[in-house]
Amino acid sequence: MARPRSFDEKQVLNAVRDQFWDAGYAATSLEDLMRVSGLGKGSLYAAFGDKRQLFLRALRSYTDDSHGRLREALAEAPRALDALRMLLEAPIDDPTGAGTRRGCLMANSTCELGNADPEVLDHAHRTYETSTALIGDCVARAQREGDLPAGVDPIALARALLAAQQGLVFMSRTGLDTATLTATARSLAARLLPDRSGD
Amino acid sequence: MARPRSFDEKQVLNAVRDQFWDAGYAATSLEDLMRVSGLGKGSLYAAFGDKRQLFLRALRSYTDDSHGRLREALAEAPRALDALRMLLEAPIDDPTGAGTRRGCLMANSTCELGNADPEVLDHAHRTYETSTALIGDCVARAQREGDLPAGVDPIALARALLAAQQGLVFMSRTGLDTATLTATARSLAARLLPDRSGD
DNA sequence: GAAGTTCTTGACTGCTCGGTCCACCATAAG
DNA sequence: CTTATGGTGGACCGAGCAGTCAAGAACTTC
Repeated sequence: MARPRSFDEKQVLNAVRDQFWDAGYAATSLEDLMRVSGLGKGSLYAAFGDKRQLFLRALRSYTDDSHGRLREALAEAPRALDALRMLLEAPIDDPTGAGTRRGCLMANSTCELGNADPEVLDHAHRTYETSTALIGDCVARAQREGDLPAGVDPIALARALLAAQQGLVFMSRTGLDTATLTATARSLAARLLPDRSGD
Repeated sequence: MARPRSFDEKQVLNAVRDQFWDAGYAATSLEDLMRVSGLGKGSLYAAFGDKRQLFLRALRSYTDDSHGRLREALAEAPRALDALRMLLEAPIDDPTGAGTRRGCLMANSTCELGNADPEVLDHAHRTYETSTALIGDCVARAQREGDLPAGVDPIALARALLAAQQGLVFMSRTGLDTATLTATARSLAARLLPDRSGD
């Protein structure tokens, strides 16, 4: 009965997400968003509301995707302990470092807006709680598989792993070379996931 | 022969630093800077140049102070291992969490401007190299004191500790409660600084 | 093909921003 | 007291910003 949208919502959200990711919230202008999305101002406003709402949509889309990929990676790993190791080492894998050089969008957004925007802070809090739960499940599985000592609290270890991972991704942002970064990731993995009793 | 300055440069830098710390670079307007410093526009420009230069001055002042305090803390500790533990646990000590809730100015700035401003990125890189060296010295001292196994590379361990600390401070920004945060810090400290052979 | 509805485009509007400039003022030297 | 010097504060400017709006285009339905 009416003209259909000429763009794909998810595609626009991805483009917008990349722009915010590269430049941050404040440093991204509506002109940037129009350029990367290929849409006019009016279309953006009609479809997503104002800049902040568009940002929040892109951010939620990002965290949903991230958790989806995390869930997948943890589930598909033949052995849970390997998945936990990957958690620390995988972000660094890219030899150019381009992947982690821009960090994690959720972390960047928390840094830039956490003090000013309660909604962003709240989203960050819930996102990391979910991540902790996912990792905690994987720790528990590794314990059942005999790869981690049973005495450890899965959630506590998950929090330590998550903090270590965030620290690593951040160090990558400072321009640390990938070789050093990889070594640090391995070193942290070895210390946080010590005994592989089975094998 | 002329009118002397009516303000203390260090005091202004501290006020400006706090403002950038709370709000970030982009979200801080010159009006904010005038308000917190008590100076007029002309005075700020005459004394420090434009907004970006003022920011860089405040940032350098911050990292200098931080390294000074770190150096002091590491040197004054009766035992080097205690200083390393403090490195992870001290940032969380404040029961209100207000201290770490705003994170580390250097880390925030790297997140916000690292992609866009090479000078900030370069400063971040050198700052963290210095931190690594300071912590590495302390690790070596702990080894000499017999509190850490001699086989470990001090710089490698220093990097792992620094990454863990940055991760903890970041987790604090997401609104994680201090009790959980403290537990995570202790857990990381226990795993990264394992054996206290002496004592 | 006609009608109705939604999408699209880009000109337009205040507004706030960083930065400049100049008139004024406080001070120190002679 | 006079004069020269440099600090001070606010008026001012152009640019760039987020957000609005109305006219026209595209599509579906009847």
